[in-house]
Amino acid sequence: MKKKVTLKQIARELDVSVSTVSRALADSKEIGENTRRRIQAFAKFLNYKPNNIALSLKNKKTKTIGVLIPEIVHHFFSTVIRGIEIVANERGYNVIVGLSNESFSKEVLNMEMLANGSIDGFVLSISKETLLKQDYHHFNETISQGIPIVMFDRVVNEVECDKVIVDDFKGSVKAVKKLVANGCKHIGLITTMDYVSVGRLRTQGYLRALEESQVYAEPDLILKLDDMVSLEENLDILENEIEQLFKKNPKIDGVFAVNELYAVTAMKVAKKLGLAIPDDLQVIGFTDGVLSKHASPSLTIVSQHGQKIGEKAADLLIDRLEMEDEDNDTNVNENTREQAFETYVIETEIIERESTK
Amino acid sequence: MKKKVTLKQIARELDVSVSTVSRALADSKEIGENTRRRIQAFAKFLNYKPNNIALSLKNKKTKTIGVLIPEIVHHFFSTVIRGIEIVANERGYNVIVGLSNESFSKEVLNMEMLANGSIDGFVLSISKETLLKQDYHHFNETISQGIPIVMFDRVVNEVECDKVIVDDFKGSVKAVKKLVANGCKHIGLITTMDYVSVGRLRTQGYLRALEESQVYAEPDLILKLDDMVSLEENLDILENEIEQLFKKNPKIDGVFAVNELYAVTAMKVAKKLGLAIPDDLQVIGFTDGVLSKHASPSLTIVSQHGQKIGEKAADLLIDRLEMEDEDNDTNVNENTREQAFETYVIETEIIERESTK
DNA sequence: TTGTATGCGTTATCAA
DNA sequence: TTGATAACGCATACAA
Repeated sequence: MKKKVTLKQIARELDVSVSTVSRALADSKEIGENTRRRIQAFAKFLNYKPNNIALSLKNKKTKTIGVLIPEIVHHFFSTVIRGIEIVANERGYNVIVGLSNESFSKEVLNMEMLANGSIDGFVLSISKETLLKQDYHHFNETISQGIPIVMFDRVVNEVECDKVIVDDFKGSVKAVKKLVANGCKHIGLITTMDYVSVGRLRTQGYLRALEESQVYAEPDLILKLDDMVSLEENLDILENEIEQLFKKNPKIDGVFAVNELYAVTAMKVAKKLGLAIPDDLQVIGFTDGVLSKHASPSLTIVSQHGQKIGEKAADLLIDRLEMEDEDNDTNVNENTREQAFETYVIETEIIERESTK
Repeated sequence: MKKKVTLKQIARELDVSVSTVSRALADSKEIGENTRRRIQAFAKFLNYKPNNIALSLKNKKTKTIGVLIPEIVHHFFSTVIRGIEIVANERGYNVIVGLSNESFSKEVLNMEMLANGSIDGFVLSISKETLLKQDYHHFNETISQGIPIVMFDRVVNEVECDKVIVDDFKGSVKAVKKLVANGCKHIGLITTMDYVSVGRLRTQGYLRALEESQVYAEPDLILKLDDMVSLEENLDILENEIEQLFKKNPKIDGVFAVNELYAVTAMKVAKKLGLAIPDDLQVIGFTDGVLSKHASPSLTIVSQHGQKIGEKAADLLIDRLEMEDEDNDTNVNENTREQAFETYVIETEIIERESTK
């Protein structure tokens, strides 16, 4: 087993000092042409690579960003990670992933664990339990320790940091208006409880679109579902709820669903009830997932561009990290140094498939 | 901005030495009752947490495992990561994720990057390009540097390390025998090119099942697809290929597909051609994904239990890492110390849904 | 019971 | 042009 080679070993074998080796490898021209080349050649021969951990300790930066998400087996989140990874890699950073599993305590634990030197900054999306408790102290503490955070998708006003969101409101308005334009008169909404911000915003978009289209918003057409129904074992409950919605509202001719599962399930139930899609019922879902592409009929969606979200979030974080570096270099005044926080909105886009006319 | 507190600061403020603080916080009973409590109280008050990087440098271990996968926007791989994460977290490890994007050079780069001190060991699945080139030097170099690797799913004999695989062969045999038992006489196979080991093994399983069932294996019933067809923009090519398969073999009454996309697409094409599922055609796919649950009819599958794979892989890796520790402690003889490498097989399971009788 | 010195691998400062 | 030394934050062998 060849142990990892260090500067010290190279120095010993070449009978020079460690600092000489260090400088030679950094191509410092303080070092004589010959020694420099001799050292570089030998280092290359031994396949020397500097130890990241030692560098991190010395530089007080890890070149690693921590990503904290509620769930990884989820098309949207994995797409975001992919975006983060791409940008991080390009810019010389690694990505360390933590899962909160929608739990407040796991989120806190994970943050604390990573905040102790393992990462330079976070990109995260808040867990549902945290949103429900409205306890954001861990975020603010992390920030006040000098570790920047970029939040995406599930964000919150109580924390001051950069944010990347999709245009939930406008996207929903667009979707619902499209249904109206396509001739729908009685448009149902299948959404989540309000504490999930994206659910709330998408609901508001639905209402606004109806208002602006001067279509009366029938309260009966709104189905607010508890999160439980998304669990696989509760699929029949979900189907049942949606079936009730359809049966109570026989005139329903359009559905806007705030996520993929709701949308696809709605299509399934509709077909079971003998409704033809898109002739009797048109459906649009807010999602980016795989189900919509392969459903039959394939689902028209409001695409949230997860990868772009990830890319933008990573860029914002790294920009801030590297800005701090410059500040330290140039000794900028503490007070003028704060850069305003940005909330970046990723535009949604309607991708038309077969579930609309 | 409260800077992170270090032992040194605590020592200074309490007018003791750094080592005293270090020992007091480690609850060493060399330290007097009073000082110990005083230091612990103060540290708690300042919310002291040891710096991971410094610990890593000192202990020469990072408590971090590197996960290298070809693709993250993929149900199987994200499920595996979830399994790894759960076990890693339980056992006090972090997870750092690298994506090869099926590219050889990205795989090599990522490994080198992480191997320079950032991680204690790898859990990985080989990229397609690497499999095609059959160049495994980076794995063997990493191992010979003393960094253990656990491979999962896409593994290779040329590298000696722990492995976790699903029982591709047996699972396929089971699936095809089920089709035979259900009365299928002409069973098609939709598979990948042979260089992807799982595709090859599943193909072998198909052939074996037919042989053992004394059903003649008709070469025309086997459709080997290039990987390109899995790309979204090539969906129509995929459909077309499958349609040809069906048209050339009108007697086909069963299909075994080695992945979810092939299976779901086969059902779609079959329905288009007017075949009733499962009455005219029964379909089984090798997968764990979401499409199969929500397809209509829902797809009967051979489940590969991604999460279990991840859990087992992480356990194997951490076991080996911690075994090395013990060896170092007890100064075991270098030669006796090697522990045999294990190849752990995760049993597959058929989950019956609506696409079979 | 506590403190001093050393080292993990690196770079930067200061001397020579 | 090169080398010795200190420092990053921590743990520990050795002194006191």
